[in-house]
Amino acid sequence: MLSQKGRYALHALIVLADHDGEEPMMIADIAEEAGVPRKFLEQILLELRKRGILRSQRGRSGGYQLAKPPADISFADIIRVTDGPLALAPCVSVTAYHRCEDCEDEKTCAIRRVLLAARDATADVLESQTLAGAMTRRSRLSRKR
Amino acid sequence: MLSQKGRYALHALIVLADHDGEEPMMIADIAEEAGVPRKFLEQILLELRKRGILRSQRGRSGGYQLAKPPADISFADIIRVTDGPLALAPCVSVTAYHRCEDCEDEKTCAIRRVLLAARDATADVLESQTLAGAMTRRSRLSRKR
DNA sequence: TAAATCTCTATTGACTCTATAGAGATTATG
DNA sequence: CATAATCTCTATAGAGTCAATAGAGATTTA
Repeated sequence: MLSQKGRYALHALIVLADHDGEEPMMIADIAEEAGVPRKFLEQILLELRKRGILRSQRGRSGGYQLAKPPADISFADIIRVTDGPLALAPCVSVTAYHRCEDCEDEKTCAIRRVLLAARDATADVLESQTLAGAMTRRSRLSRKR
Repeated sequence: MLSQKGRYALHALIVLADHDGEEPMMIADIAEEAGVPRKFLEQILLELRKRGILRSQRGRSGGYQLAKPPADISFADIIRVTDGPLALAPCVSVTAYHRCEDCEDEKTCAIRRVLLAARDATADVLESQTLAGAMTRRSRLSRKR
């Protein structure tokens, strides 16, 4: 399961994708539109910025924007920031690989083979789905405002 | 990521699959072979039994056995016991479905569509991979003893 | 009856998750 | 240049979860 933080991040980024190309959007407004507690959202956006997904502008009339086109931000990118690796074990993680301490032989490990297949299947989906894709497929009626 | 409990469960069940058809195996021996702390393993096995994956025998010469043929126990079955639903959100879970409180329309939710595809991809892999499959593909050399 | 084994519940310490708070840094604007 | 608006950063708190251990209870076999 995704954490609450992960769900909030997805909602917030979809709001920001909706406003792509416009002026930077204030945290308070994003929080309002995405339905996320404001102070919690601050931390989430900060992290997303540090990981290169968002860009921010400080001071008056500041705010947040996507750092890249919506088509270049995948669900996998987002979830990795908020919830860590997609993989079910470190030994099959691409972004946070490390060997299991007690593993005798990765090549023949019965568990690893299955978890690797699971990771690949999950990553195939989440890396191919982007904010742009999410928006084009969304019905106008379901959008707020 | 799987919990430690989940990894322990997988190791223990592979040990039990190795001994399928034999006498019940004592917790202490499973713990030894699987490399799991004994008292922690007790709790894990108890849960797996309550969920119908294991069968136990009490008293002297008691122990644990698989409750079903190894080919009928999937990785998904095991992981659902130890780590909960495979899905990334309740609204796309088959085993623990519930609607998101703030969801306006599931049919058009941009996030849900993607998470549903991810769940299906993951479940396809984990439901098709069983203890039997894990064993036949394992090299003899990698087995303990 | 005794020994061996599983069963159940409680407890503990460390950690994580969610959320809030507030002081600090930066910027636009009058 | 002073002020207000905004993001930035770190700390904190409470609840919950995770990993592990402990020990008394129930059951079975011999």
